[in-house]
Amino acid sequence: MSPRRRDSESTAAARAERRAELLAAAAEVFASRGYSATTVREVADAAGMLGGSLYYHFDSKESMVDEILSTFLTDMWAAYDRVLGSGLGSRETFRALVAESFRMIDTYRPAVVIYQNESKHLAQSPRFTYLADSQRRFREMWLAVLDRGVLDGVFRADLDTGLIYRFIRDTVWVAASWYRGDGPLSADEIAGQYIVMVLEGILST
Amino acid sequence: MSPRRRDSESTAAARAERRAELLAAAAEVFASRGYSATTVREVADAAGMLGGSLYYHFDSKESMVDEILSTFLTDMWAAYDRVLGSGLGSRETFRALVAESFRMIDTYRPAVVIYQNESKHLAQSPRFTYLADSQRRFREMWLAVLDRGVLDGVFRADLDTGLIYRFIRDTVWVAASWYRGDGPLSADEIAGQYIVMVLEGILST
Amino acid sequence: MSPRRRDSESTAAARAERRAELLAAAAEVFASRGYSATTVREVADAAGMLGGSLYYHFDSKESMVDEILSTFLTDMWAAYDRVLGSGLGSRETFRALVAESFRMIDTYRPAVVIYQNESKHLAQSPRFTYLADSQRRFREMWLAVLDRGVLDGVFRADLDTGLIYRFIRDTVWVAASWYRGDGPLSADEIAGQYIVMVLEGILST
Amino acid sequence: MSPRRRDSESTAAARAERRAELLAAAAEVFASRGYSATTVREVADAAGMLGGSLYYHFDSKESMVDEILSTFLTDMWAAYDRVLGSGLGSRETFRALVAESFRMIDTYRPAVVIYQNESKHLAQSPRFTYLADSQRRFREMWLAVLDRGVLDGVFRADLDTGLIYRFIRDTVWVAASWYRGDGPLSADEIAGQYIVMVLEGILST
DNA sequence: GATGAATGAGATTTCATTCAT
DNA sequence: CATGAATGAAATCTCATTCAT
Repeated sequence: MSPRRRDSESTAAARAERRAELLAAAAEVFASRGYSATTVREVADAAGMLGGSLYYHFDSKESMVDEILSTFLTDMWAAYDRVLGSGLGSRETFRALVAESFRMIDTYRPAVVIYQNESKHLAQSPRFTYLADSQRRFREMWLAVLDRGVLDGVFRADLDTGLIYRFIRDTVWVAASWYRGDGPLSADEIAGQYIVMVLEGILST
Repeated sequence: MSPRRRDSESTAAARAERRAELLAAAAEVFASRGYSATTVREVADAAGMLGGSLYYHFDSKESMVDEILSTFLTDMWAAYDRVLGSGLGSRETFRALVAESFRMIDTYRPAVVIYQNESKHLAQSPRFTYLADSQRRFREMWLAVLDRGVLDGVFRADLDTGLIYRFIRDTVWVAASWYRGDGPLSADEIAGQYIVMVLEGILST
Repeated sequence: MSPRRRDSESTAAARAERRAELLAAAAEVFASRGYSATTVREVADAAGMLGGSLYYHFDSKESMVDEILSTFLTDMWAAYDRVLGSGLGSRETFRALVAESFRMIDTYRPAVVIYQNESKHLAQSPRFTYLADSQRRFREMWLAVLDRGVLDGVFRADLDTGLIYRFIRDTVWVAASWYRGDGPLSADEIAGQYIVMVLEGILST
Repeated sequence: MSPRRRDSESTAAARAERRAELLAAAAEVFASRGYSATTVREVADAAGMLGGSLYYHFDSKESMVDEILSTFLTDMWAAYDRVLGSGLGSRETFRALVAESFRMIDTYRPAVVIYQNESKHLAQSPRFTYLADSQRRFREMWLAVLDRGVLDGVFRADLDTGLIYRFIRDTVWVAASWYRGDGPLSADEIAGQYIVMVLEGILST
C-alpha cells in the first residue's frame, strides 16, 4: 500500500466521518425540535460551526434529512432482509423483526423519531418517494408474516390483520420517542417485554 | 327577551360558529402539513379567505393551535372524569378509558394528530404549560388504573407498569394518524379489537 | 356598467398598473447596475418599499426580468409584424424596421439595455428559451430582408449578408446604452441619421 | 550570470506564465457568464484548481478583472499610439484604427467582451478610474480623426460627428461578442468589410 | 368582516475570502 | 502550490403580522 493510497483513503474516510458527525448533530436537533421548526443555524450551533459552513458539506437543509433518513432505512432493510432470509417460523420471525426494530431504535433513535414525525409530510415531495416505498414494503412484509402466522395457527384468526399490523407498527416505532439508551432497560429487554405484551396480552391468566 | 338581546345572542352564536369553522379548517391543515410547516396563508386558503383576514378572528397562529388543543383537552378530561367517577372495576375502567379515547379520536381527529406531533415542541413555550400538565395527569391516571389492576390480580404482575403505560398510550393515540371516520370499522369496533389485543394478546390459545 | 363591474375593473387595473410601476423601477436598476449585480433590496429601494414587499408582487428576482423582457419582446414583435405585413419594398422595409427599433429603444430603453447585456447569460436557463427563439427569428427576418434587397439590386452584393446583419443588429440596439429621451435628438431623428449612415456610408461623395 | 540569478529568472517567468494562464481561464469565464454572476469557484474549476487556491495567485476576484482589463487596455493604446504617430491621412488613419481594433478583438476577445459588458459598472469603483479615462481618451481620439476628416472633405459634413463616433465605436467593439477566431473570415477580412460598410454604406450604387 | 398591500424579522442559501496543513 | 474546511457578510426569499380601505 503506497503512502499515496493511504493518504487518499484517510482523507476520504475523514470526510465521511465528518459528514456522519454533522448528520448526527443535525438528526439530534431535528428530532428534538421538529424538522421544519429547527433552523439551519441551530443545526450549525449543535455542530459547533457557523450557519453557512454547513453548506460546504451539504446542499441544503433538505439534503440533510434526506441523508439521515435514507441511511437509516437502508440499514433497517438490510437487517430485515437478513431476518426474512433466515427461514424462521412465523412466531420466530415475528420476534426477530420486533427485536431488530428495537435495535434500530437503539442505534438510530433520532432518525427514527424524524421518520415518525416527518415522513408523512416529506413524502409529498418527489425527492422522498422512497419513504412511501419503504412504508409500502414494510406493510407488505408485516401482512405476509401475520397472514402466514394465522394460517399456521400461531396468530388468532378473529382479529383484523390490517389492524394488528398497525398496532404493531405504531407500538414498536413510537417507542423511539421516549427510549433513552441510558435508561434502566436495554433495547433487548424492552423488546422482550413488548413481545410478551403483544403476543400474550396484559391480562393475568 | 328584547330584540337587542336576541340579536347579540345570535351574532355571538354566529361568531362562535364562524370561529369553530375556521378552527376546524386550521386543525385539518395543521394536522396534515405539520404546525410549523403550515403557513397562515394555507390556513386562510383552506378557510376560503385571505391571509390577513384571519387576524380579525384570531390574535396569532399560535392562538389557533392553542384553542384547538385546549378545546380538545377540556372535552377529553371531562369524558375521562366521567369514567373515573363512575366507580367501575379495574378491567372495566380500562375498557372505558380506551373506548373513550377512540371516541375522542373520532370526534377530534385533527386535534389529536396535532397533539401527537406538536405537543412536545409546543410545551416548551409558557403558553402551553397545560400540555405538560395534561400529560402528567394522563400518566398518573393510567398508572393508578394499572397499579390497582395488578393489585386486584386483573393485570399481570411480571411486566413493568411504566412500560405498559407507554404501550397503551402510544397504541391508542397513534391510531389518530391513520383513522378515517369513513373507513369500514367504526370507532367503537376498532376500540373493541384494540382492547382485545391489548388484554389477551395476538396469539391463538 | 354596474358599480360592481367598475370596481373589479378598477382594482384589476390598479393591480396591473402597480406591477408596471414596480417593473419600471426594477428595469431601470437592472439596466444601470447589471442584473446579477443588483440586489433585490436596491430594486425595492427604487420602488420605495422594503425588500420583502416585492415578493408580494413577484415570485422572484428572476420573474421580474422575465416579465420585463417578455413584455418588451412581445411588443417589439407586434411592431415588426405590422411592418412586415404592410407590403413595403426592400428599402422601405429596411427603413421601417430600423425606425421601429429606435422607437422601441425610446419606449423600452431599460428593457433593451437588459436584453443586450444579459440575454446571452439568461438564455442558458430553460425559463428563458424564448430569448434564443426571438434572436433566431430576428436573424431570419433580417436575412430575408437583406437577401431580397440584394436580389432586387437595392443592397450591394459584394458584402457578406451575415456580416451586414450583425452590423445592423449591433449598430441599432447598442444605441440603447447611450440614448437618453431627453437629449437634443429625438428617436426618429437619430433613426434617420443611422439609416443614412448605414445606407450611404460616411464618406462624402 | 549566476545560477542563482537564472533560477529566480526562470521561476519568475514560470510564475508570470502561470498567472497568465489563470487569467486567461478567468477571462473566458467572466466573458461567458458575466463578471458578477461568475463565482470564484467557477474560475477555479476552469483553471483546474480549488477555489481557495486562486488566492495564492491573486488578491481578490476584483484584482483578476483588473489585471485582465488593464493588460488589454495597455496593449490597445500602444497599438493606437503607433497608428496615430505614423502621420497617416484621415482616411488611412480611420482604416488603420478600425483594423487595429479588430486585431485586438482577435487577440483579447474575452477581455474585450468583459470590457464591453462590465466597464460601465466597474468604472464606478475608484480602482477602475482608468476605464473612464480610457473611454474619454478613446472618444477624443475618434472625434479628432473624424473632425479632421470632415475638414479635409473626406467625411460627410451633414452628419453629427458625435453620432458617427458612437456608431463606429459600437459597431467595432460589439463584434467581439460574436467573433470566433476559428470562423471562416479572418480578423483582417472582417475589418476590411466593416470599413467598406462604414465608409460607403450598404446601398448598391 | 374581508381585502390587498406592505412590513420587518428571520430563515435559507451563496460566496468571496482566510488559513492551517 | 494546492487542498479542504471554515468564516462571515450579504443576498434571496418566506411569512406572521399590521393596517388603511
